Amino acid sequence: MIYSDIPQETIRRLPLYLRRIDQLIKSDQEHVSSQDLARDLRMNPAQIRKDLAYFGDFGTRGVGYDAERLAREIRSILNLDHTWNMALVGVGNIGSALLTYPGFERRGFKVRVAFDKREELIGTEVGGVTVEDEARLEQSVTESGSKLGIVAVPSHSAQEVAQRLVKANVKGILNFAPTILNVSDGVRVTYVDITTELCQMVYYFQE
Amino acid sequence: MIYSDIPQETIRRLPLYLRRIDQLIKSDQEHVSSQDLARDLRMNPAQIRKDLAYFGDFGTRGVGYDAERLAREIRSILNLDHTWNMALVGVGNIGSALLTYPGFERRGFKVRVAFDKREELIGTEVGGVTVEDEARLEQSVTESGSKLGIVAVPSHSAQEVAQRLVKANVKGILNFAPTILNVSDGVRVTYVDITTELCQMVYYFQE
DNA sequence: TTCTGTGAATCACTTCACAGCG
DNA sequence: CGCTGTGAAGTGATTCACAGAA
Repeated sequence: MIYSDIPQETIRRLPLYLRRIDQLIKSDQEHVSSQDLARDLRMNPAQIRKDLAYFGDFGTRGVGYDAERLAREIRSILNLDHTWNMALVGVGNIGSALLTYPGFERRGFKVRVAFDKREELIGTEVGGVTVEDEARLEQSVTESGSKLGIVAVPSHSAQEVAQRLVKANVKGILNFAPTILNVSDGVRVTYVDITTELCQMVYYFQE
Repeated sequence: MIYSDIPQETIRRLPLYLRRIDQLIKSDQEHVSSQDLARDLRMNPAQIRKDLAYFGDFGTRGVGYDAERLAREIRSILNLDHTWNMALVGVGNIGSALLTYPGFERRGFKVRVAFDKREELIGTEVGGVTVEDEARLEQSVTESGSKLGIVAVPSHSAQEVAQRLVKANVKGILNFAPTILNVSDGVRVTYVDITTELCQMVYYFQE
C-alpha cells in the first residue's frame, strides 16, 4: 500500500498512538476513542481522527476504534509487520547500551551485527551479538540483510562509517554522533543528540 | 533578557547552529555566513538569517557573522553561559551510558547525583558519580541544586520518579521511558524514544 | 559587489465545527 | 445520543524577493 500526501507530523505521531493503544490492549480495553488517546497523549482529538483518517475509515461512529484492529492497521502502515535487522557500529558506552536495550525487540527491531575497530572488543559478546572487526563492515552488513544502521562512533569517524553502511545497502541510519551526515538521496538519517535537546530545554528556563 | 514570540522551531535549531559554529571556530574560520551554515546543515539560508534576527542584528552586510561573537550570542540566548546540574535516576544500561558520556560537559551539563533502588548498585561509582539510594532522592536532588532530571528507569516507575524529581525542584525532565509523564505546569518534559524514531524511519522504506 | 534583515507570499499543519452514521 | 470523518478556517513556520548597509 502506497500512501501519498501524508504530513510528516502524522507519521511522527503514529508510533505514539500505537504505543498507547498497545498499553490499553494489555489492560483489556476493547475500544479506543480519539478522546481516550487525546487525553492520554495530551493532544487534540481532532488531530488523532484526522491522522488516522488519512489511511482509511478504521473507526465506528458512536463507538470509537477497535483497539486490536487499529493497532494492526498502524503496524501495517508503519511497516512494522516484519522484523527489521540492524547493524551497529561503535560498541562504546552508547553502543553497548543499545545492544542490551530490550525495547527494540518489542517492535521488531533486532541488532544482528555489531562492529568496532578496537582490538580488545573484537570477538567479545555484548547483548547476544559478537562484536566483529570494523574492517568486515561492508561484507558482514550486506550478508546480514540489515537495512538499518546505527552510528555510535566518535564524530570524526561518523561520516566514513555512514558511507560504508550505505555501500552495504543500508536504507536508513540512526546517528548518535553530533554531526550532520552526507549520504546519497534515498537514504534517511535520523539524529539523536541529547545535548541538543538539553540546550533547547534550558532556553525555556529563563524566568 | 526575555524574548517573546520566538518560534519553537527556531529554538530547536539554535543548538545546531551553535554546534556547527563551534566546529568552524575550531578550524579557525573567523566569519560565518548564513550560506555557510545553510550548506553545512542542509537548510535554507533565509531561515537561518530570520532565526538569528529575532534576537538582534548580529551580522555585517556583505561579510556575514563574526563567528566568536555569534557563538557567544547563541550561548547567551540559550542560557548556556553557566553550568546546569543534573540528577539521574536509574543506573541501568542507559543510565550508565549517560554517566560516562563526555558530550554533556562541553555544553555545561553535569550529572551531579545519581540514584538507583538496586542494593548492589548503591555506593558504586559510575563516571565519577557515586550512586545513591533512591530513597534519598528528594533530599539529595534539592541539595545538589539540580534543575534538570533524567528519568532512566523502567516505564512502570517513570511517573513516580518524575513526580519526586518535581518535588525536588527540578524544572525540566529528560525522559527515556516510553511513557507520557504527567507533571505540573511549568515543568518541561523532553522525550527520548529511539524505538519511536525507528518506527518513523521504516515507514518511509516502502517502495 | 556581497551578504544581512525583513515584509509579503506561500506552504504545512492544527483546530473548529458540524454533517453523517451506528 | 456519541463519536467518527472532514471541509473550512485559523495558526504557525518557511521561503521568496528585495531593499539597504558595508
